[in-house]
Amino acid sequence: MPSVPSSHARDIITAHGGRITRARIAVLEALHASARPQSHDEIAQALRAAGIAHDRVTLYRALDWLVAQGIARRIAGAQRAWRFEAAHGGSHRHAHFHCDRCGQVLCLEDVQPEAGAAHLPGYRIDRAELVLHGACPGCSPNLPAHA
Amino acid sequence: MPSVPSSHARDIITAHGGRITRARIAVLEALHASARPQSHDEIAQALRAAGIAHDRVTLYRALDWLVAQGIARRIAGAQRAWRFEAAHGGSHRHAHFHCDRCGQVLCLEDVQPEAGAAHLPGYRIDRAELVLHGACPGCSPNLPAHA
DNA sequence: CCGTCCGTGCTACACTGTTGCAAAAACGCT
DNA sequence: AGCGTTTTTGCAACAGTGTAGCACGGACGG
Repeated sequence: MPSVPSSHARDIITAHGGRITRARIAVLEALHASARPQSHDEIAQALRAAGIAHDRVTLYRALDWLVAQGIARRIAGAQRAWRFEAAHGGSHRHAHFHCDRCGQVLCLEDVQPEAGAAHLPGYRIDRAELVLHGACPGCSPNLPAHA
Repeated sequence: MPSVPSSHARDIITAHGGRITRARIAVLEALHASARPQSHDEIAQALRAAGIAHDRVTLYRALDWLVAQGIARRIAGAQRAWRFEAAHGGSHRHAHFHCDRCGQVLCLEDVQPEAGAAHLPGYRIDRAELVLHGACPGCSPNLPAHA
């Protein structure tokens, strides 16, 4: 039961002057339905589970389009794979948490990276990306000393 | 003129109980000779330029070993490729700057990521990674509006 | 309904990194 | 120095992620 009905997804796509396609609707719903940033592969699995089978490349391109439109955001994830999240409010920047064990990524809505600390002459700083690494509750209990 | 002679590289390797091999010495010198974190490919080019040709895999393994020993540090870079830097002092954490245009990475020695801001019950936070994105002086002047 | 254009799907490719195994190098010992 | 043991190396093959080119199909507008 996604909090965003598919009609809303259509509205968003239309508002950006894009064509309404199954791929974009499905991807956008998948992003909205999840609180955590999703990897490309996770989205593909979600689509398969929903009975919507799309090509890998189509998924990449749908995501690219969503990011280009500012509808979704692309953040660096573990395993040198991108992760994608819906850009709810707009330019609400927040930090992320990476579990080094299960690879899960979590949004830390209340933590904002500080970009003002650095003063680099000649450099232009557009944004700051803060990633906290550690272990999530599911992985924390059964931790060896330092594996 | 590297500030670290090869004899020093040998000392470091020996101190960690490793065998002295051309690959390790060359990689360690390449890391020490550069102020910025180097990608695997850049190190390979440096070795080729120095007349030392090694297999790609050998380079990966030498870097893995250096990281495992704490001699080098592995940081996330652009283009989903790792970058490596010499771990000078030990556990001196610092932020990094990524130029989104030329892909160059720079160490910001005087900027330290703040890990204490987040309070996550059940989560264990090991380290914080702060990456500033923007444009370096070489890319800054000729910037289009928002390309 | 029909033409146009964008999006899709397929194949093939590039790049980054890893695994297995035999040959070679480094080391310790005599 | 010579020898045997252990670690590294080099090679080939593979896995995962992402991209390029091109023909077909669906979406949109008349």
